[in-house]
Order: sequence, then C-alpha cells, then structure tokens
Amino acid sequence: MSQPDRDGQIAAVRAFNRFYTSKLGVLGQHLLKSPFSLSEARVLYEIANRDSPSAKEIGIELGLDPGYLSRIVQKFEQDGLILRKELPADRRQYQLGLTAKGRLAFAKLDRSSHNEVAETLAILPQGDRERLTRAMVTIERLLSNTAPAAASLREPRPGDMGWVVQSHGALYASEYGFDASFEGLVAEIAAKFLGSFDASRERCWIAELDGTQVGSVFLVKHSDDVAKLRLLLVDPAGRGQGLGRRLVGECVAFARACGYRKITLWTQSILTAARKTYQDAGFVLVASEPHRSFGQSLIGETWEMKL
Amino acid sequence: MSQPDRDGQIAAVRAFNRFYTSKLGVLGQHLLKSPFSLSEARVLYEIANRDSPSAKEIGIELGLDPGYLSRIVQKFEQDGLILRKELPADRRQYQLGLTAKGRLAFAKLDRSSHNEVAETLAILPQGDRERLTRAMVTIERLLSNTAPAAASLREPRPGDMGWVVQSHGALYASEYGFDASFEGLVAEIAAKFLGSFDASRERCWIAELDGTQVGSVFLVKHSDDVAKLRLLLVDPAGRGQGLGRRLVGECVAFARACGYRKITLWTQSILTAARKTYQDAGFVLVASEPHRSFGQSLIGETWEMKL
DNA sequence: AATGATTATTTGACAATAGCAAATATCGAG
DNA sequence: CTCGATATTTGCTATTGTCAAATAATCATT
Repeated sequence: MSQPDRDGQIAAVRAFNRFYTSKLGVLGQHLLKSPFSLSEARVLYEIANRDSPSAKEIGIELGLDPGYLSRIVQKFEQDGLILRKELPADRRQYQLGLTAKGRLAFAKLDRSSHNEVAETLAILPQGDRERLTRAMVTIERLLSNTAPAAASLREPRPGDMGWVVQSHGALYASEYGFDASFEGLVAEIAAKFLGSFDASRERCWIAELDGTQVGSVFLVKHSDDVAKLRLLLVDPAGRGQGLGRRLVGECVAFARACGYRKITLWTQSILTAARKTYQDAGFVLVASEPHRSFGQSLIGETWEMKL
Repeated sequence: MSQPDRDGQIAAVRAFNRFYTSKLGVLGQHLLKSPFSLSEARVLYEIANRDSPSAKEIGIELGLDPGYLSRIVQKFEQDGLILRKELPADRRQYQLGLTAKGRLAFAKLDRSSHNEVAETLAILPQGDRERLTRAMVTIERLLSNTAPAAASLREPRPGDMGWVVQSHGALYASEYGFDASFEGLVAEIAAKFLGSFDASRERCWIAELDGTQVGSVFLVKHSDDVAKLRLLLVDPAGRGQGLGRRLVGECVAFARACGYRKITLWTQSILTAARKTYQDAGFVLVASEPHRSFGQSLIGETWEMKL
C-alpha cells in the first residue's frame, strides 16, 4: 500500500478517536445524573457482570491504579453496595459481589445507560442502526488483540461464490497486477460450478473467520478418474494459521473418498505460498510453461498427486 | 424490527462504548508521556487547526467549562505556546494562535499520536485496515447528524464484478428465496461481460457509499440496435436515495449516446421496487410470462423503452 | 521450615483535573 | 444611557487520579 494511503488511514483513525472521545465525553464525569463517577460505574459494572471477581481482575481489565481501585471498593462496601468474601485459597484477595442494594443501584444505572443508547438509536432509520452496530462490532473485533478465533471450514452459502470472484479479482489485481480478464475467468469457473456441479463428486469449501469469508477452495471433476483442485485462496486476514493446508487437506480427503485416482491443478510460479502448500500436501510439479495471460507474463505450472 | 433485535443493537452499542472507552483510556490522563492532559491536548489541537479561534468557540466544540478553559489558555500563554491577539470588533474576546514554540509542541504531540496509531494499524492485515477505517467513517457519519454522504457512481474496479455476483446471490436468496442457480446465472453474465465487453457500446456502473459498493447496473449489446439493461441492484444500505433511478438514468443516457434505438430488459413481477424504477424511467411492459426458475415460481416480464 | 522474591491490597500524601458561582468588562438593542 | 446578554476571569472547592511506600499473604527454593 502506498504511503499516502497509509497516512490517510491514520488520519481517519485519529479523526474517529477525537470524534468518539467527545461522543463519550458527553456522558461526562458524573454520568447520567447517577451518584457514580465514570470509573466507579465501570467498576460496578465489572463486579455485576463477573463471577465474584477479585479487585486485581478488575484493575487489569479497566487499567485502574490499584490504590485508586482499592478506595472505590472500600467506598462501595461502606455504602453497602458490595460484600467482600474472603477467598480461602488466597487470603490476600477477596471475592467481590453485589448486595441486594448494590444490584438495585446497578440495575438503575444499567437501565438509564440502556435508555440513553436507545434514544440515540431511535433517531436513526433501521438500516442505519444495523450499519452502525455492524461497524462497531467490526472495530471491536479488529482492535481487540485477542487471538483471532480459529477459522472454520463450511459449505458455501448464497453470495459465497460471488465472494470467491471478488476476492480473487481484488487480491490478484493488487498483489500481482492481474487485469480484469482474470476475474472473468474466476467468474466463469464459479458460474459453471453453480450451474452444474455434481454434489457427489464435486465440492467447494469456504473458510470463515468471525463470520467473514477468508478463504476458498474447489474440487471438481476433470475426468472420471481425475479430480481438479481450483481457486485456492486465503485472504490476508486469514493467513498464518495454516488455512491453505487445511483447505487442500479437505480436498485430498474428499477426492480419496470419491474414488478419484489423481488430483491435478494449475497454478503460477509466482504464487509461492500456494506452491509451497501444494508441495507440502504431496503434489508434484509435472509441467511448466510460460504464457501471457491476465496482462502479465507468467509461468504456468501443472501439479499432480496420485491417490 | 422486533424488540429483541433492538435490545441486541443497544447491547452492541453499549459494549462498543465500554470497549472504546478503555481503548481511548489507554492514552490516559497524561497522554503519550507528553506534558499535556487530554483536555489540554485537545485545546491545543483546536487552536492549531482553526483559524484564530476564540476561547468560546473551542469551549463549545469541546464542551469544556469556561473557567477551566480560561485557565488552560492562560497556562498556554504563560508557557509561551500561544499568543492572544485582541479582536477589535469585540474586546471581550481574543484570537488565539500558536507561537513558533507552540507549533513545535503541537507538532511533537501530533507526531507521537500519529505514530501510536500507525503502530496499532501496522499489526493489522491490509484488508483489515481498510475495513477498520471504513467502519470508523461509517460510525462518524451516522452519529454526527450530518446529512448522509451521497452515493457516487463509478466504473467497476477489480473485485467489483465479484461483488455484483455476491450481492445478487445473497440478497435474492434472503429476500426472495432464490436458490444457487440464480447466483450462477449472475456469475455467468459477469464472466461474459468481463471476458468480452465492447467498451464503446457496453458498460457497467458501480454505486459506492463511504467506500463500499451499494449498487450496480449493466448496459450490454443485445443487437446492433437494441441494448439490454441487466443486473440492476441497490443494496439495502443504499436504498431510499434514488440510487436505482440514477443507475437506470446513466444507462439510458449512455444507450442514447451509443446510438441504440431501444433498450430492453427482463425482470420479475415480484421485484416491485425495480419495476417501479423502470416504469418511472419510461420503460413499458411488453410481455409477461410465468416460469419456474431459481427454485421459485415467478412471472418474468420484458420491458422496453424506445430511444 | 526458613529464605527471599513476588503478589494483592492498603495507606498516606499529594497533584492534577474539573465544576460552580460570583465578578468583570464589553457588547447590542432600544 | 440603560438593561440584559455575552465572553472571559477569578476564587473557591470537591473530585479524581497518581506515586511510592507499607502490609500481609503466597510461592519457589533450598
């Protein structure tokens, strides 16, 4: 990606940070005319929504100073909002839990926060509400550096073939400079598959990560004895977790189960990651031939695997 | 929308608010080991990015207490970061502007903020970075009650044909229960177009909103005298702003410019929004015939327009 | 079981941040 | 010229947050 683009993205993120800071700031220190400060409210929230947490747990989650947190907890206890139960396993810590009074206070806080959000949502048309929440979930998923959930493989669903065409077209254009004819070829393969595939001997797998497609592969009939592997792709978002290997593995297992004697595939020399995946899976390079396609000078390769 | 869904959306927004609060909170009081508090930094930012603003202007923008703001401004002046110039028109106010020293301080702050964002972006794959910024722009636009950005029409880019296939497949499946064969048909049309379209007499338009595709239409050659309009689609995200009309309008204008004598198109009786668009554009229903396709019993319609 | 290192929490002291209300100086309309 | 409104300042105060040291329990090792 070019530097100007990168700077533009950074500027966009910073603009958003400023924007959302004031958006959140409207809630202000004493939020929603409750008797709690923002920090207090967040601590109360954590106590209410965790299973007898310790102060430490909350401190880590919220990034609060331990001393400050300790005082907040003490104040809550004095006010009769929480109880501290000794933890026999470790007598330095306490298990924090709400009292009936605390639950009441939290419920009130929770309700007004709920209502406040409901009000802002109410003025948006339905489609916008959906877009808003989708965008928020997207940001949360992208920025929470929790290890990405493992990708799963599944059957294609409506729209998935289109996704295959789109991602091939966009990715090969940006990474290798392929022109539109390549996307056309992929669309043709997808069309043929959708139009007349033999479910008993042909199949497609979509790799999914957090609800978005990140990879694909097809196994189709080349002849009665020979299967052909096509359209193997792993989106950058799904790379580095052996997805390519898994996709190819599914194909090989399925081909074996179908009674094919051989799998063949066509790829390009420049697609080094894919080549490596094929090699590791047991494919062997059997032919290699330069050609000019998709606006590029390429070296096409045929790989095969006996089953 | 059902109440449970609405509650789910509210919960999603609240979860995001909590999430982003701590995300921003990492910056904390004294952000980026600068000598400025968050409020001070934001005031400095406003002074740097506005044209000699008054204190009042900034106070409104940031929602700060005037007294507090006044002290921040005084401190900045004492530290030699800003100059206050009297405004002859109103001697209660001052025009605030950075000194050389102030510009330096701001540049430093700006740079470290830039770098910090750059770091978080760096660990994301390219596609995710784009998704992130798009999502942020979306939220900003939806929550600042400015008029929604108008969609724009453009030429297709790599991946767009795939998007057309995907959105047709997914949308018609969910809204009308069409089966996979429909997506196959769309893929076939897209493949044919990409493989061999005559740029002088055939064309495709993509409607874009906030950097995402929200609509499409194709005009292709049916015979030397007759053009065919195909694959008109407006995604739910782009509805309600006359996009369908604009897309069809482009087609008609282009067909005229190419010297076609007639435009024809095939649609289904159940697609009421599209039918209305065609009718409004001047198309006339010339034939109607029941058929069974895409797993549904439909009534296909042929519409025409003389040019 | 004694040792030292680590960990969870508490306490004291203090500084930064923020908010309210009253004061000051100016402006604008009549 | 006067009255009400406006932009900013000032005094006062409470809250919020930080830092460092203290306390007490735990853990790993000998």
